[in-house]
Amino acid sequence: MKIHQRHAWPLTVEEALPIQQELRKEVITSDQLESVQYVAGVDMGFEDSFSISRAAVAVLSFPDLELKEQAIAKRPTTFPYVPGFLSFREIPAVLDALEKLAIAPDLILCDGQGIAHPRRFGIACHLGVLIDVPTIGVAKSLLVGKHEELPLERGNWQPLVHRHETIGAVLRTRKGVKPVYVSSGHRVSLTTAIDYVMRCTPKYRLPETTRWADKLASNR
DNA sequence: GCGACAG
DNA sequence: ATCTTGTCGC
Repeated sequence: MKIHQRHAWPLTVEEALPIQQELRKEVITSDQLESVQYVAGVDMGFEDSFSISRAAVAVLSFPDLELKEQAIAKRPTTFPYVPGFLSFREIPAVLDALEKLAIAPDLILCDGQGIAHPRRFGIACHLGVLIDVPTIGVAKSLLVGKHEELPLERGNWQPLVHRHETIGAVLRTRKGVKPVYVSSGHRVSLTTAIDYVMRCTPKYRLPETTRWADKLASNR
């Protein structure tokens, strides 16, 4: 798929903050997505003690979730890991991988937060806004917010609240297993996001999309 | 001022 | 995120 460069990649948090503040205004948290035929998962891996970033993308058909295409891209890591600025570290390589795809996905599930972020602009939002594709954030751990305990049965969820605002959902994708943190990335509402995450997660804790991307990102 | 802190 | 197999428990 064709990717258009929106901004140069900053090297420091001081340079990244104003970019984040500008782009966050473009995030859409209501449903603006077409019928989904292809869902993609994105994940990262690193080499040489983090000096090389490796992004992997897996495109699956929806709703049958069969692998249709995959792509990998490597590039030097140029931004440090700073909580709240993950996208500036990971997205450059992700865009390289997406550019290699012949199939343009209708929806992307990201490994990390969407608006469940201190400034409401997690990696799923940043990626979605940059390429104008619907995205959902599916994180394995909490960045900000708090929530009530939730029942152990699969499918249960509780709102994730931060500063009196619902920013996402804590979702049980497997009975008795640690939940995942779901939030809108771009052009997807929270309830729709929860629905897609459930439909992409029929068997394990994480969506099939991210599990495939995970496998590609590590299998060198 | 003191912790907490996606991957 | 990365270094890493088998093992314990439902």
